[in-house]
Amino acid sequence: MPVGTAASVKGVLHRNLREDVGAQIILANTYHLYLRPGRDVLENAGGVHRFSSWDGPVLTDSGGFQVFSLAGCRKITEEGCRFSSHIDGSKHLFTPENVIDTQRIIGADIMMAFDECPPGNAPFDYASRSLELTHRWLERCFGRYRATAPKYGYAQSLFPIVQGCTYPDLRVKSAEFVQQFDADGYAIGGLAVGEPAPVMYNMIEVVNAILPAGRPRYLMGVGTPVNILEAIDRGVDMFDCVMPTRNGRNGMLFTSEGVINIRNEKWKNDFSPVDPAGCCFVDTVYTKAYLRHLAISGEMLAAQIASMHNLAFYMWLVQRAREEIAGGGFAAWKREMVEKLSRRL
RNA sequence: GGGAGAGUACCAGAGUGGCCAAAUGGGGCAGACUGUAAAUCUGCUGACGUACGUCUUCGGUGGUUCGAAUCCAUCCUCUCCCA
Repeated sequence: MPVGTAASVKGVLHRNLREDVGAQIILANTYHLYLRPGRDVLENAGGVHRFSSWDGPVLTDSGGFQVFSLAGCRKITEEGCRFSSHIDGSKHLFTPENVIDTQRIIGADIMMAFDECPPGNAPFDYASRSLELTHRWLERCFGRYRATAPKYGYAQSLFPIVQGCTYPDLRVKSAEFVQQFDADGYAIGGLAVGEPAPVMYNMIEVVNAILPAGRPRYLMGVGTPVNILEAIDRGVDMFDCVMPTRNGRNGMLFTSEGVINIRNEKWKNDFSPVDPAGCCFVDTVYTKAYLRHLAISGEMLAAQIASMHNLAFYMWLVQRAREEIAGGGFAAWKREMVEKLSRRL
């Protein structure tokens, strides 16, 4: 997902993030043209393409998750991670140091530490050793981070990532460890990677009881609208996820009334708006029946509309969450929304 | 008028005596997708039954055979070539 969203109202403003944090944070490698048509220009910075016209914060991932999803054609060592390109077989090496260098070049406002993301069912022994490695890598990331300067005249933050799989004591250990770096924000990684949702929620609670409430807490790679509301309820401020765009491309719509598989025949003659909440112009310009027709016909426009809708819906959801938090009605609103959002239409 | 060929499930299209309820693709129906190797992947798709299974299908009809989508006869329809 291109857009991350700072959701909570509690103290997420800090020196590197603009006042409108809580609006949008864009990952550098994705489709922000969906959001800001006409504003993006691709330029080459130090051999790396960078979007220069986006005026919101840019967040880049380190490649830690790629390493995780590459399992099979990669080798993790103390030095870093060697892997082969699935495209041409060429060999590459990610290290905590070169990953920081790359993110500097891209010009990310928020850079992520290089970590190992073990699977959700990792045994304790492996999880523990992995965590130690991630912590050693984190020290190296900050070493390089402090030894280098921002490249484009504005500050670049580096967020550590709390790991520890599904083991509360490892999570506690990690959450305590990362604070020594006095970072601008902290990420929670290694969740929604196969473990049951209640376990994920529990880990968030464990970690957020330790991470400073005055700095953004970023839950990486999560998730469904319900996941996000549950995480906000547990003190998470920022998210990013492929779900609204990938699932959108594959015909799944998240709406204020529930989840829709737009390819289902039941929408064939449904000429109602995509989402009555109307979070985005596509919701009211297009009907479910038309969107279904486009999806069934394999038209690219279906993927575009669905992605736009889902992104707008996610933005709408966290916008509403902020309002409810500010107004003191979050708990009740969340209960109601979780019920709705769990619905399959 | 003469000659050649073809008709198979929703569509296209394999199959040319038993291993065929019938390959494959499309379409249809559903599901999956969580720090993007993903405009992707998976399942089902004649009827009835959870299932072992049973029944009805390969243009129509009638034959040959223990057995036919496959062989024969005939009818119908379509395509192409020559006049």
